[in-house]
Amino acid sequence: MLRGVAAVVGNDVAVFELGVVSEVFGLDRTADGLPAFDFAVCAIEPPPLRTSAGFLIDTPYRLDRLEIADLVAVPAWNPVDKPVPEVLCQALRRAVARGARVMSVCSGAFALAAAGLLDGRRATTHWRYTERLRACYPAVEVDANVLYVDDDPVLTSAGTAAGIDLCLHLVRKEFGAEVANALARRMVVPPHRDGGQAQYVERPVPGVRDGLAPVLDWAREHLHEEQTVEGLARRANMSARSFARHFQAMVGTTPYRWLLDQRITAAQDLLERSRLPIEEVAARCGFTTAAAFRQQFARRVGTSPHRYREQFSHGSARSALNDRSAERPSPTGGSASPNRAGAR
DNA sequence: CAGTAACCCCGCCACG
DNA sequence: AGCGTGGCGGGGTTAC
Repeated sequence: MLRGVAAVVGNDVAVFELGVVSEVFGLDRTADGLPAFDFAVCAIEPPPLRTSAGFLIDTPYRLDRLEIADLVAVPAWNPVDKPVPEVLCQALRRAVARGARVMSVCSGAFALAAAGLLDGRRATTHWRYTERLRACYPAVEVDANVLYVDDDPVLTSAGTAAGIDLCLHLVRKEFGAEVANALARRMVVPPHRDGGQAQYVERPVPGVRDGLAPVLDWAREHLHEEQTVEGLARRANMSARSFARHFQAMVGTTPYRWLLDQRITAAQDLLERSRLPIEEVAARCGFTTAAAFRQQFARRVGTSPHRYREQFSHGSARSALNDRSAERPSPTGGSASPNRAGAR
């Protein structure tokens, strides 16, 4: 259940990070068939609050509002060594204790860490702060190399734009791929970037990049066929070794992992949209056996294909999503600029 | 669920 | 030297 969403802000709130959360959960898109959220920006100090950009924001909500949230988001915590008030720590711990989720964007992980919520968990933050987080909180298993970490009920994401990926991941998890894709389309962002993708993507060589993108597009359109990394490399006129290298630099993940990710995403879509038997879904998405499909699906989505379909296929949000949703615009990686992740 | 074959990936290094 | 390439080995993962 994901309905009540509370964003925690103090003075010097980072506007973009707050904006990310507000964009996903704070706008009423029910007219488009998207879910409604009960969104509240909750001030730690008495409002109005200063923002990092110099203007003021006002809000009627304070920390007591966290009590009724299904998701508490800490968009950022600047500066990272700013003391975290005990009332906030307690509120965050109580949220988790009663079954709510807690998430952070960028430096917001420091607030979660101060509350002890990251102890013994995997977590990430902006790459500029990962060393610092490790040093300040040794009990936290910091992963510097991912866009976000889902250690339900505690989720953390890397710098700013990765917050979008985490929010979409949450929406996908709660409402299914179709809703998440529709939301991504509304926001004009790539529908799905896997959490394991690297924060840092080196700037690709223009010539090589031009050669790689069409191959990715081609691969996506031929997911139902058996694909090998070797075959894709040949299509790109490269050796497997060079292909893998360029792929890593451009997309931020390895060819095979990317391929699996594409297949799973396509399968989620088919599961929601069709009544095709699991075997058929598996085949159409390029899995040679249903067993392999189930295994990969469970690993990546955390549930079985059948249960996933039960949960999402008769959803409430289909009405507005029927026409253009069959062709999805520029999915993960491909020609869409992949190197936003770590950018400040 | 276990065993094996195939495949992937990454460091290393030689080559142009 | 400086840079991209690509072959190789073995450690790891996936497929069946």
